[in-house]
Amino acid sequence: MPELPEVETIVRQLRQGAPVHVSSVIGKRIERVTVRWPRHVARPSARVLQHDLRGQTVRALSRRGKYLVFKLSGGVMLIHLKMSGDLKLVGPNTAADKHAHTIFHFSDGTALRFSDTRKFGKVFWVARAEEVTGALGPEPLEASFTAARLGRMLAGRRRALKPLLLDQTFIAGLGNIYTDEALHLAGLHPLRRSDSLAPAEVRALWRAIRQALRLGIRHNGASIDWVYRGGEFQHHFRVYDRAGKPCLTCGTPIRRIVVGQRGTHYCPQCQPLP
DNA sequence: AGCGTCACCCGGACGC
DNA sequence: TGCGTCCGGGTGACGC
Repeated sequence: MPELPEVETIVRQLRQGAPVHVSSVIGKRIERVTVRWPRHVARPSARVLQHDLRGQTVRALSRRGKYLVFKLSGGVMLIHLKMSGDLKLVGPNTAADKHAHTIFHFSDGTALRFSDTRKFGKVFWVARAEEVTGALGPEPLEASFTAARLGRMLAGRRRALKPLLLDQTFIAGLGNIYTDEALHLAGLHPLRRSDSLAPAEVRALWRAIRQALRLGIRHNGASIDWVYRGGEFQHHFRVYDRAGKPCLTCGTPIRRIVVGQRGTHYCPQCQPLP
């Protein structure tokens, strides 16, 4: 399930041309687009996307929350990988991938494959990125996301921390893994109410969110389930997917509860509920 | 308006 | 082998 660090890793690899990729995606010209599963295109439609993207050049690639933002010569294409999506830049003679539902063929013979086992992912083709990302909350790794700002944001809401941090309009990019990891780093219970945090706890949470995300990026994201991207962060989980195993800080067995229909992992000793 | 809950979209994994 | 169930990101519907 690609979250901010996984999406950031993919963006960097596609942009820079990492070892696994032949070259950077920047500057490539789209010759045609294959859409094997039309519902992959959220808007405007698979047909229009295929028509409009023909001949366009990739000018830039960035990330906003969990969205990849491709700036093309005549508009913006955004991709959300949701749970099982992956993007791979492949050479001309690469073996077929039965889950590659949308494929961007470039004029140099390479192709960008949007592989998506569960078909939850989405492609957007719009004039301005904000049409898709407009409602997203702040980028947690940007300088403008300060502890003071987080404090004001938390104080203005009356919600349990876990569902609030997962809310993309509150902060962009956190998913289940990094939310659980951040709350453990901060020593805060997932059910703590957002407006109940002391200033020191706000600072701890702010630091923990950024630390968890940066750690994930440093390890090239986490490789779990069916999607493998070469990331190693799964070996550094403190609580996520570790129910029953000892807390790395105190040895207490990690507990798993369900909060807002999401599996939630925490240490009852390090993250007490007052 | 804010919040919680639920259904939905999917298919792989897992338990029986 | 073949069921049924679980899981999850984001959205939208609904009720409080």
